[in-house]
Amino acid sequence: MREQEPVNLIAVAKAAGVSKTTASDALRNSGRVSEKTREHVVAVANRLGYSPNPVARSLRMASTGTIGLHLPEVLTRSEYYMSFVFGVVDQAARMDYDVTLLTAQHVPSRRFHRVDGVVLGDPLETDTVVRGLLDSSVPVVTCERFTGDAEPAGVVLSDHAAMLDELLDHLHAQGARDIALLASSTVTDWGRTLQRAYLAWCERHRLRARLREMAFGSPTAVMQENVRALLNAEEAVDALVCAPDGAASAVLPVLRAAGRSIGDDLLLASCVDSAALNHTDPPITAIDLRPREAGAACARLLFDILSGEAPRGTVRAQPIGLNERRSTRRSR
Amino acid sequence: MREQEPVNLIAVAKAAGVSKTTASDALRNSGRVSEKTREHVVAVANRLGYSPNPVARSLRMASTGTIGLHLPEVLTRSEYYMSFVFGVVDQAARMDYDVTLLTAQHVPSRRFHRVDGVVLGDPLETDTVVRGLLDSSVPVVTCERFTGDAEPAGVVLSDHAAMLDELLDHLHAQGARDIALLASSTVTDWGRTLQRAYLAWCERHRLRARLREMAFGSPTAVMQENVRALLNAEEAVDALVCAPDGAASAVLPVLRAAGRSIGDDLLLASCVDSAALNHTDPPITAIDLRPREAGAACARLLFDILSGEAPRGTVRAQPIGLNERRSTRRSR
DNA sequence: GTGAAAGCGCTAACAC
DNA sequence: GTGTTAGCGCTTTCAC
Repeated sequence: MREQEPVNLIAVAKAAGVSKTTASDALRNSGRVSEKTREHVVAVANRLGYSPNPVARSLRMASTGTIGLHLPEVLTRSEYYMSFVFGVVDQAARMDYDVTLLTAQHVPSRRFHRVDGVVLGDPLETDTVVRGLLDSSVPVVTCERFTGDAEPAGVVLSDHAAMLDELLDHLHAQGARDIALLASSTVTDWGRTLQRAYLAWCERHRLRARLREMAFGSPTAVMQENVRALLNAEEAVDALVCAPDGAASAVLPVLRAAGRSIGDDLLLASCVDSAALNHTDPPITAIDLRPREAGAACARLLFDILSGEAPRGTVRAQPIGLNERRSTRRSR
Repeated sequence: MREQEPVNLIAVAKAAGVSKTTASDALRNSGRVSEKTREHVVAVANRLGYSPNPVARSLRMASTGTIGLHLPEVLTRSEYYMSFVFGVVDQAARMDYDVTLLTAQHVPSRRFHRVDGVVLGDPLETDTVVRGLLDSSVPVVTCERFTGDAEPAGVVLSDHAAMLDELLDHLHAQGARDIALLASSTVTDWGRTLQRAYLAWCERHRLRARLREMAFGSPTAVMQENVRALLNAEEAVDALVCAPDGAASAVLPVLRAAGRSIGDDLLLASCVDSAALNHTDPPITAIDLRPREAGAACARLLFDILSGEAPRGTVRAQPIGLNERRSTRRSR
């Protein structure tokens, strides 16, 4: 049985009767070779089933053509992150880049990745992978601020405080006077910002704050238990804002069981929109974080930093929206 | 201003007063160098801030340490695929592999990726990326069969026909006699299998089949319109099985508007489970596709093929389950 | 318009 | 126990 000869550039060059250089230039359309030889080389390459080795190319060009993406481990099934991922991937594809998912290293030896830069979605202060990446030499862009003491090369920010104010104002205008917040923990910049904005808003309006904090990525059972406890302790609550992704729809059964009528004697809103909130009964008002756009913005900023178009330390704003639905429209 | 000297292996070796080889062996703990020199080299490397170049290593070792993952473009925000992705990523991390997301090439030139193998989730016959990958030389593992005429190196399969039978039997046992299927298109093996199993089941039970097919990844508005039309045309329908991910919860408002009471005069079930189905009113019965396990199984099979432990052409079964909820439990 | 040679940073075979 | 050498497959000077 014959040894399988690898089809690399040399094999193509040899078979086409040209040099490595010419073969390379022909296959890459460098505009250096004559049209005739180019066609010939391409034909030979096809016949041999040649495919270029991207790793060798990467080594030579000192660029991997790949960026890394890291997300919090705990929240792997939210629609928000899925959209965010595809926002990054889509933008990267436009720049002819691949995207590699970076997770916790189960194998401690593997600390270096084949990436030109990294996007961090909601970097947790407590995440060791985040720390390692920020301490490494590759440029890092974060979506939301890193609450620790490292400086990423770029940051994409949304004004969550302003948007929460808008939501609270809306609830207030609908007559709500006892607005509770089912909060996300302060390990993310987002969770922290929401808590602060809520407390500040309550103080400005001289309304009592009713805040219950939950760990990032808490299971639905925990969310439900928190709301149950909240309703027991605070009977006067007439509006509930849920920060964690998925919490608003998860607590619906609890609210119903407590005899509350959504949009009627209890207004309900979510800080993270998702398709499901459109189809609950009633549909639930939510802040639209536009994750796909946010992901794309992060990738764009990273490429701008890699190409030198944007300086290190650049911070860019990313708009978000509010989707008002029936859950906060008082029916009477 | 001084040129920034790159800190590569040579720099470390020079600074430590040893050869490239010794430096390499010391840093990789090959057990070749004396403990004393190893410590010395490591110390020097740390001082210099050395980090190994994974691309060079990949080239030398003829392995990228990365596998590719491709999913249907149209369905980028489903919980199913998100879990699937993390199943793959998690398993890959255990093997010290990275995972790169492969999407449609916006840039046509980029056809070759830095991966040792590829996992294809629900390969669409019409997807050009799928075709390209299957025609390439890298080993491919698919989740569900590819309905075209290419042979992947490995396949992970679940018995969707048997599970749908179980679901239909369950509905039948609850008294349903006019069961409609909101079907997914036949571009995926999964969608095709469900349609066939449904039609066969209806025929076996001498019940009339009421099947409405929708394109893969149809927006919720289309799902809703289909169900509206279905209810108008077929008043006798007393059970509805929704194949597309997200359809069951999306059509809830339509069913309510039509005056149907779920679990009472209309049983409702989904072929794809998700967290949201637990929180609807009533909770909706669904087939649990165990996407995370499926993703992990695909990655495992790919690694077994790459390492030669599994032969090309291996097909592995992946169990799925049925989560019965109130939407199919007749209350009276 | 084309070719020869250098070298990206690393690991493995073969000395000594 | 350590050094020397030869590549992995490619792109890029530089020469003709």
